Amino acid sequence: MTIDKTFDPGAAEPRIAAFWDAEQCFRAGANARPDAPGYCIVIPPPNVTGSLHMGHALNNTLQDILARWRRMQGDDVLWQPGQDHAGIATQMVVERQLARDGAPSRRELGREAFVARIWEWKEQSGGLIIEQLKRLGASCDWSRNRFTMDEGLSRAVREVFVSLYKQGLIYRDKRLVNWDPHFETAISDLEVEQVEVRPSKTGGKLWRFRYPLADGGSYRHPIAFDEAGAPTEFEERDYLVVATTRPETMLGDTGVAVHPDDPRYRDLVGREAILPLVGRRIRIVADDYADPEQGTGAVKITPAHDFNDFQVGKRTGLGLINVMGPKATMALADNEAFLADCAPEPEALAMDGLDRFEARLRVVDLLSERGLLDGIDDHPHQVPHGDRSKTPLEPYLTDQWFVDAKTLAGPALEAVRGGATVFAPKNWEKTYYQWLENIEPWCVSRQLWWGHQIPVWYGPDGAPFCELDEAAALAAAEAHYGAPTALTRDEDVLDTWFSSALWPFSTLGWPDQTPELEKYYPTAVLVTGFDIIFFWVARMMMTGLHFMKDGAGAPEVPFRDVYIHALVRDEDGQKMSKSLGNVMDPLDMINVYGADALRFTLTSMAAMGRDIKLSKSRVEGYRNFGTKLWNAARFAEMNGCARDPEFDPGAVAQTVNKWIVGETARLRETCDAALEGYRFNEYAGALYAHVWGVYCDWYLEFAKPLLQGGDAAAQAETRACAAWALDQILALMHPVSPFITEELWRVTGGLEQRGTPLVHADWPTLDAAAIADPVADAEMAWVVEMIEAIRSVRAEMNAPPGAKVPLALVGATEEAAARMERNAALVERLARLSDWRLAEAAPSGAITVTMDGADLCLTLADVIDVAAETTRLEKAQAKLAKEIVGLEGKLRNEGFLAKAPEHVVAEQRERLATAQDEARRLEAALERLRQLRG
RNA sequence: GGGCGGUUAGCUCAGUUGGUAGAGCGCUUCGUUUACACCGAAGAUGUCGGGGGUUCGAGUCCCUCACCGCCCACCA
Repeated sequence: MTIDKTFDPGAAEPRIAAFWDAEQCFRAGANARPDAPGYCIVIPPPNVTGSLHMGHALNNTLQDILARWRRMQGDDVLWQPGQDHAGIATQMVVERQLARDGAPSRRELGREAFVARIWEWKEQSGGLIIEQLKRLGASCDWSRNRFTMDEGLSRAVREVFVSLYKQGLIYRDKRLVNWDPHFETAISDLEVEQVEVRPSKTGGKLWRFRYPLADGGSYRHPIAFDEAGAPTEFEERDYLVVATTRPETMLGDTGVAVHPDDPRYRDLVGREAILPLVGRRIRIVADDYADPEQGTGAVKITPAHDFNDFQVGKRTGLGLINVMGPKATMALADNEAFLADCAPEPEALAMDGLDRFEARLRVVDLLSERGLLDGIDDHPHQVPHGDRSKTPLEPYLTDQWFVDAKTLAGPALEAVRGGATVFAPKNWEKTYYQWLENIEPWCVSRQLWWGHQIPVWYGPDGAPFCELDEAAALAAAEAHYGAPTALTRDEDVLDTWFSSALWPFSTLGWPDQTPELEKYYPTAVLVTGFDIIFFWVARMMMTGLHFMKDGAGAPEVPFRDVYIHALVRDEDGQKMSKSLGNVMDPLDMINVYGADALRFTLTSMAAMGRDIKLSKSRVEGYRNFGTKLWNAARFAEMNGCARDPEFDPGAVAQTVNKWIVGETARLRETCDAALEGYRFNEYAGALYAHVWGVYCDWYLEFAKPLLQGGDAAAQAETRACAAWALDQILALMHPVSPFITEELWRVTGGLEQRGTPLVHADWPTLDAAAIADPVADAEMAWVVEMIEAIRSVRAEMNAPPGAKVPLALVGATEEAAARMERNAALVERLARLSDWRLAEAAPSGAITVTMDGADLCLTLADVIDVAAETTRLEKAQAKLAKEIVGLEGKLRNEGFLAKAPEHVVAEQRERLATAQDEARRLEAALERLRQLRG
């Protein structure tokens, strides 16, 4: 006995992982057939700061299944691993670490030293996730691991930036951007998160202010209306009421807008109001943006601090006055724009340097003191927050770099519309279209230090020189200025997603024309969650199509398929997050149940639309499944079922063996079809049903008499067949459960004998149509049905489980008799029969179970319990009668007969005939009971 | 406001050309038959969210309503 009593994943899995690693089993091209097609998957690069979470576990399990499956099929598989430098996240981690250690802060260190510090951190801690992925079993080609900031990828980033710049697809512009005051950087639209703000002291309210009209003017404001909505009463006002959720921005107001058709304010358009506290004269303008239904219908316009106001200002010629600094504190004292043409009150000027939320309260207080606070209403509303900082964002006027996403989006849309890239499930294509069709310029500059510094240098007059390196920039400057000129480099770095967008080709060596690019681009499939379709998938499509060309020079997509999987949540459907404390650590699961169990669980749940609610009991169930397989292998070994290299599944003689060969072939087809269609749950489900429900529950049980019996030929065949069927299972299951299958492969065969580890074994290619035997299949289905019927009635009639009972087959057809004859040994064993015989009539005292081809008459006790047996038969009869009524109704229906496909009608007829026959025999059995009683 | 998804057994969810409702876990009863108690056998539980329609036939297609969720854009 070489198989241990139990499989200990905690010990075995790391050992096997180390074996694969040492043998370099995952190297690109390993196990590839000669001239094999390339099959490439690029990993969604986890953050270097990251550690494996459930989302990674799911994502990488699915990729690993595809990689292992294709590798076993002989494709030249490259699963390209790597990590992302994760600009903000990483900078945050190291800054926090500095603070914790009491070390000099980022600013104290200075840029160079700080970046050096991050690299140091990366070398020490950045490899964690790789080890965790290996623990999960990920079969990445680790020898090709890449990092978004390594030399080659940085070069690709510069190349892309410079060429997009030179094509006019990257440009610098001064405009309002989403500004994160915590990190003091611009962020892209995608990094904005809307957060509901409930009424509190500082927010979630609508404050109404009175802005006095300039030059002592006044107007008639309607205060009562008739049924038709026409004003009936007016009051004379020397002020205009505006409403705002952000009082502090009023300091930067440059106008008030009303709707051109709003009768209330028609007379005010073109006049001026005096901005309280500041004393600035501001124009009252007409603009469609003002919604008469919202607030008071008159809206204060702060072009420098609101995206809509910015547009209104542009349309109506109102100026911009920025009243805040990068930390979102008020910037008033030396603010020329703010101070121009007005005389702010000292209390207003005193707000200089105040945090925006303190300033908000202060403005309200001051206006209230001056009698200009018209009222306050609760007003819960959405406020944009930074997705990383969780801080309310400021629309902020700065110079930033933008990618002309609109232009790049065209080919990206076309590629999916035309089917060059296909989403699975298909419905995500709509999401993709919707976003790309409405895409805005992508703000790619970040005011951070950790990342790819923008390859732009400025001359003394601010002229930009965008080149691949400083030398080229200097040369360009010299040409431009006519003399050598000193340049200063743009301080900003690029959005992390800029380098991620190049991942499918930068990792393959681009901009060099490498053999890898030739072999593996376009990649086969991208596997990812729907949350980064915009962040990542769409952008890879844009850059891939722009920079990569096929042999004919046509744009080439980065991947042929995009498989979008669900998000993993906790048992209650909550998103797992550290702050909620509901994080289920995949490594904990792996340590307790094994990586295979976790992988199998995630795979079997991969179909779920958008969420996977993971629970421990599920993982435990699939761990048990692994144990089941393990024990089956032990059983096989105990019974001398050793692999026979000469075994030919097409040449078996025993019916059970013919049957399991067919079942195995069908399993193989189901697995392939499921994987081809990315129906991972179906793949896992098929394996589970086959291993447990077919191989263990029935085949091994059927095999027992043959394995122990006297027929040497049958015994030898069954031994070889059982071992063969197990090998097929190991191979088919390896992609999802690589560890236990590799281990069983080793202990049941020995690597020397098998010649290759399972990871490189050939994927089964059995053709069910050619090899399955319908006669054997029908016979074994009949045997199963009979055994189940007998077991069921034994339990129902409370026959002692251990007791062996005699069976009489009454009225058996020739076929039924022959089937029973052939399978008597295993039926007797599994149904616990003492003996069996064919009979003309039911033995007295026997109970009757009807089945296709015969009545099964069992003598369960010395004396039959007539009442109980009558009840049982009547119940069966009632059920059958109901079925017959339904079938007869259907077959009487002209429409059904005329329009239903022939095979369906035939099936119904046959079902009816069977039911009627069974009903007759049930009636006969009942009649016998009546005579017995009577 | 625009888009997408969900509503099936106590719980979590499968169910791909429309043709007699499934799995895991849980539950009930029984069980040391020489792989497995991380097991085996038997069993219970569903008006497939409501309503309407198409069809010989609808969990599956169409319309509609209700509730839940997500994404995008916004409401001073």
